[in-house]
Amino acid sequence: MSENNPDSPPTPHAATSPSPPTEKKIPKAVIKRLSLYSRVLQNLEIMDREKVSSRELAARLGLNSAQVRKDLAYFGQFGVPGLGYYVSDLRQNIKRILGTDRAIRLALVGVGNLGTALLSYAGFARQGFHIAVAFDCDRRKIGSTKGNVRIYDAADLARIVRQEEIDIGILAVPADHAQAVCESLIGAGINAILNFVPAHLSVPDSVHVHYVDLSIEIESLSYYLR
Amino acid sequence: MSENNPDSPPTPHAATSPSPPTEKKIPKAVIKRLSLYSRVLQNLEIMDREKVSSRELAARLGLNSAQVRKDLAYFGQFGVPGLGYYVSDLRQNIKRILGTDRAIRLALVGVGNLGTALLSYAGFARQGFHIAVAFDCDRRKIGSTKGNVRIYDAADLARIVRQEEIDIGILAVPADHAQAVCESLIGAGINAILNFVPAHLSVPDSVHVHYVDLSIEIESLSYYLR
DNA sequence: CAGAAACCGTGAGGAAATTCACAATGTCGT
DNA sequence: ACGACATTGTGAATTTCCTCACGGTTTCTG
Repeated sequence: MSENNPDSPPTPHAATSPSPPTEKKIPKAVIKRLSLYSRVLQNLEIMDREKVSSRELAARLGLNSAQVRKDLAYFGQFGVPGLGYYVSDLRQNIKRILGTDRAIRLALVGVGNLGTALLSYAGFARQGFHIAVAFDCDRRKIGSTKGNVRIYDAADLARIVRQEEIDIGILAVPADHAQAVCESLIGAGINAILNFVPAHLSVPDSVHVHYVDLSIEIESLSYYLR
Repeated sequence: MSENNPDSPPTPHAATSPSPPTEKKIPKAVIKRLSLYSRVLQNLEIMDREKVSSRELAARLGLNSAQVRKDLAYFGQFGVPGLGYYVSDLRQNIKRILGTDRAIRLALVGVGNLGTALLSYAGFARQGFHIAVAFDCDRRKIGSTKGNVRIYDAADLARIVRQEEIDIGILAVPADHAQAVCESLIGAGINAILNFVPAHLSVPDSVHVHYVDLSIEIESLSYYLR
């Protein structure tokens, strides 16, 4: 389980694996920023900029330049002292590191309001992501297409997800179905999930979940209204 | 500026305010979790649970129970040793702390795909948030309503935002308009913004921006596909 | 070609956040 | 009323993340 539960005794099987001695561990925050760098570099490429310094990169993202350099240094030496980074070269390297140098195949589960918006969200295509299939359990939607994406019966999820070689599942179902659908996805071999449902998901350690929770964002902003 | 830019010399005016000596500083992450607690408590209330322990609260969110206790302890003593927390009481306290014990008024700027979805997103209403007005600069949309929300000309933003006593602005415009619209909002007195645009916003320190960036989430998930 | 300038990579230090661990405090059954 | 038990609140330890500061390398300028 990914539950961080030191309150109860450690689960026997996972307890004795102190840490995969696979080199040095890379902070999650670094990975998120790699994505940011990638997009800034994309913009710079469009502007025909050949090179960029860690300082400028940092300024464009509101970060510290040392952090930019350190982040990149986790993965190799991409810069040229006295000059900076070559925009295209760095961007390609980052895409390779992130694994976005090939098309990522997404499956959307839950074609309600939010799901529908995601099907036609231009931002995905621009970054090379592609919602390959969608699922719902509403008879009226099954079989139709929205934004060029076919909607299948959620009952066939496992089969189709395997068949279509889906990489990442997007969860946009009602809250009381979230855990069950999540388990279906995992059962179908998915180990990366983007969850729009305002509910915590219990998943094995091997599965990565990113949460996007709109109400939380509003609610926590509300705190800062003086 | 909120820019964390120690590369260039500190800006004169803001430089000499070391830290508002307003008691102890509360980590941003704590505020986000308060929101999570609030929602779990809402669910527990619906289940007619009278009390709950930090341990259960933690388990329901995949957190450590000490963290739950410490988070709450920032704001007072809400628990009863040996017993736990009273669900309704704690929830009310958290809502008061977050400022969500009154209706929060939102303005949406940019009624495209994503914006439209937000207008009819059920999750907002459920948590007591209300999109009061929307803005766009497309002639065909101005004057119409979507999901019971009237769409105004973005040119009238400042006037209407003040008139409607908007608390928080939601940004869902094309990337190249984001900074300008953001400045309009700030000019209209807004100091909390939820930004769905994949672009960094430069704002004064007094303004809080939360970023929701869907492509980043996908891209960084992609890294973890082994 | 030499000196100045720009900039990267990184060890050391610091800050922030999380977790541990336990004393203090309350409940509950008998 | 008392002892066993559950659970909070919190200082201390730990972990994670960020920033500083500087040596070293390359480019640029005259």
